[in-house]
Parts: sequence; C-alpha cells; structure tokens
Amino acid sequence: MEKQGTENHLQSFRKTMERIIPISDTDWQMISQKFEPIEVPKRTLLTKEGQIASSIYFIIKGILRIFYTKEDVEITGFIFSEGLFASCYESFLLQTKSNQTLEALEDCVLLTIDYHTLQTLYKEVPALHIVGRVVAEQRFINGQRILSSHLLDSHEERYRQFADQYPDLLQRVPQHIIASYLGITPVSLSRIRKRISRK
Amino acid sequence: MEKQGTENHLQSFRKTMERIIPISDTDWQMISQKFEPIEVPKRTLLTKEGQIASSIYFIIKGILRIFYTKEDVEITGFIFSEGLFASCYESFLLQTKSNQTLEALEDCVLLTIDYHTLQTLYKEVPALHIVGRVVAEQRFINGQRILSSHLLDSHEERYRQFADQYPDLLQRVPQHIIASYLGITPVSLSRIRKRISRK
DNA sequence: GTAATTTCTTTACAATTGTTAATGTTCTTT
DNA sequence: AAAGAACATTAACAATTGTAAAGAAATTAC
Repeated sequence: MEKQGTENHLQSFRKTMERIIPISDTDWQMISQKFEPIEVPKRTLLTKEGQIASSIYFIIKGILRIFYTKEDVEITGFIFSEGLFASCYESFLLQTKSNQTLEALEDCVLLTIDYHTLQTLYKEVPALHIVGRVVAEQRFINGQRILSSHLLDSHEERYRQFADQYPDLLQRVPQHIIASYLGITPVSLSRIRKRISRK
Repeated sequence: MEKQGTENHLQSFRKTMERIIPISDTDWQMISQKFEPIEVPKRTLLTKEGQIASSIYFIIKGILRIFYTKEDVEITGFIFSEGLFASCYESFLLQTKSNQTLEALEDCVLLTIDYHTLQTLYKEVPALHIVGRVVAEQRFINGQRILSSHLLDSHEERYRQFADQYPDLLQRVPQHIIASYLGITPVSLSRIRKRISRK
C-alpha cells in the first residue's frame, strides 16, 4: 500500500465536505481532531451482522461493500469507493443490531468516527447538521435511483448502466459480487456479458 | 370529504415533528405560518414528469403515489400515506426536472411548503435542519429496506411483507398499482394471491 | 514456481415470470 | 338503471432466469 501523509488525507476529506458547505478553520479544527485515520487490509469486516455499527468511515483509498447473508449466500447491497461515507447506515443511525456486514474489498485507508463522538461533534459544530442532512439526502437519492432501475430496467440494461457509471469498479470488483449487487446470479451475468460482447 | 379544522391538522403535524425533536412555541409559530393547508381531489397530479417539484406535502389525509412512465406504462415507485412527507424528492432537493409524477390516489388533505419558503425557514429555524436530516435519514433507511427486499426476497415474500406491513393500503390501492410497486406484473400478482389463498 | 483456492464460463434442464388475449367483475358516469 | 371504463382473473404459450455440475482461467498462498 502506498504511503501518504495524514495531512493530505485530511485535505481531500475537507474538500469533499466543502463541496456541501464552507467550513471555517475553527470548525475544521474541531472536526479533523475527531476523525481517526486507519488502514485496514482486504477482507476486514468493519461491522458484522448482529453487531451495532459503531462508526462511519470516509474512504480515502480502497473499496468497501455491504452485504446481506441469506441461507449462507452473500448478497451485496452496496459498493462504496473513494470519497464516500460508508457504514451500515440503518444500524449506525438507529444504533440497532445490523442485518448487514461491512467488508473491505481492498486494502483501505479510512477516516473513522464513532457514533457518540459524532453526536458530540454535532453539538460543537452545528453546521455539521447541514452536512449530515445533505449526505443523507444524497444517499437517499442514490438509493432511489438504484431502486427505480430495479423497477424499470432489464438486467442487461442495469449491467450496462453499472459498467458505464463505474468502469473502475468493473475492474476492481469480482463479477459474482457485481452480479449479486445487480440482483442476478453470476451465471446470468456471464450470459449477459457474452450477449453484449457479440454485438 | 369530511371537514376538520385547520388547527387539528396542524396539531397532528406538530406531533409528527416533535417525534423527531421538541419544538418551542416560538419556532412553531414560524413553522406553522409557512405551511399551507390544501385539499386536492383524487387523480390530481401534484408534480408532473419533466417539471421541477416545487413543493413537499405533509399528508394529513389520503394517499399519494410516485410513478415513472416507461413506454406508456406507469410504474409505481412509492406509495405515501398519512403522516409522511411526500414529494418527488430528487427533483425537489436538487431543483432539477423530475422523472417522476406525484399523483393523488384518493381525495387528500395536505400541508404544503415550497422550496424557497423552506430554505427561508431553514435559516429562521435552524432546528429544522435536524428535522430535515432525520426525515432524509428515515427515507433513506426505508428505501434501503425496500431495495434489500428486491435483492433478497421472492416476489411472493415481498407481497406477503407488503400485505403484513400495510394492510390498509392493500384495501385502498388498486392491485395493478401494488404490482408495479413490487416490480411484477398484475398477472403475476394475481397468481401469487391465488397461490397464497389456497394455503 | 507450483499447488490450492477462487472466480468465470458453459451446458442442460427446471422453474418462474412475462405476454397476449379472453372473460368476468367492479367501479364510474350519466 | 344502464353503459362504459377500469380492474382482476385465468389460460396457453414464449422468453427469461435460476440451478447444478463440470471444466477453464485466474489469483493467491506457501
């Protein structure tokens, strides 16, 4: 894994936040103090099914995924890459037991904050409520787009859109994981890819 | 349509908000002034595809649905009933053209606020950011549950869960609309219902 | 660098769902 | 109350997708 200074990580993090709302240097002091940089190897489980999600993770480098387990089969719910806040959100927001697992698909560099620290930070930096609201709104909109694609589009269309939108994930994520994310079997995805390649 | 005093409507609205955060009488003055009570008949289109969603609607009485149009077929994205904030959210939040239509499935009593008034209100009553954040979080969690059901459950299971969770909607909403919400055809839903009734 | 594991593709077959069209039912409208 | 429209069910058939199993390819581990 390449090394990079913590300051640079924090800079890219601040940039992401300031796309939402400008942050004063004083507020930034408070915020950056509370986020802890960590590195985790591939296959690390950050939150496990049955546990309460203690933290959210801003992704500096790497890929995380959420998956559900149904009859010993892992079904991917979402794939997070650089610049996103990842978590088992429902568990984190409600502080209830998760029905999802959060897993590193690559070696990752993350900035993490736990639930109680975030609540404290909300009180110290009220502007963060706006960031929280906008992030929740963005995640809602994103989820709604995915859901509408399940209602409106064929499996093939959905795969094409995924490939168009996330060409890097297509390379970095195993296909059977993409398949379950699209709501189909690996066999079916393989057939779709063959069909497309013939055109 | 039964008549009820505007004061009572506002009371039930305040109650819903206070489940999220206590609101002072002063703040409540500001808030309640800005929401306008309206009544609309069945089949009213509150936002049309291609338009920008001007307002959000708190539902006092009645049912709204969001639908997409694909090759002249209407596909239901969500069904809102009493106590929820309904809108074509993506269009409303981003103030971009909607790819959804918001329709009244029954005669409705609503409290409405338009985008710019809400932005003003956010400035006057900062506590509303918390309400906005929590509502966005709730809608995100709800959307995520629906999406996971599409990934994890069979059509029959999804119908059973819908029937369990919303027995009233089962009565009040036409079945072909429920079918498209579940991501299946009316024919397929009819088969599922028959299969279940035999057990 | 080779063995072991994981991942991807292919095939044959089974199961589910969609499509079309006909029929019956219910709801609206006048 | 009758006519028309909208909705729900059923049947036959077509198309799609899932399942299971086997082999090929790629990746990982020692």
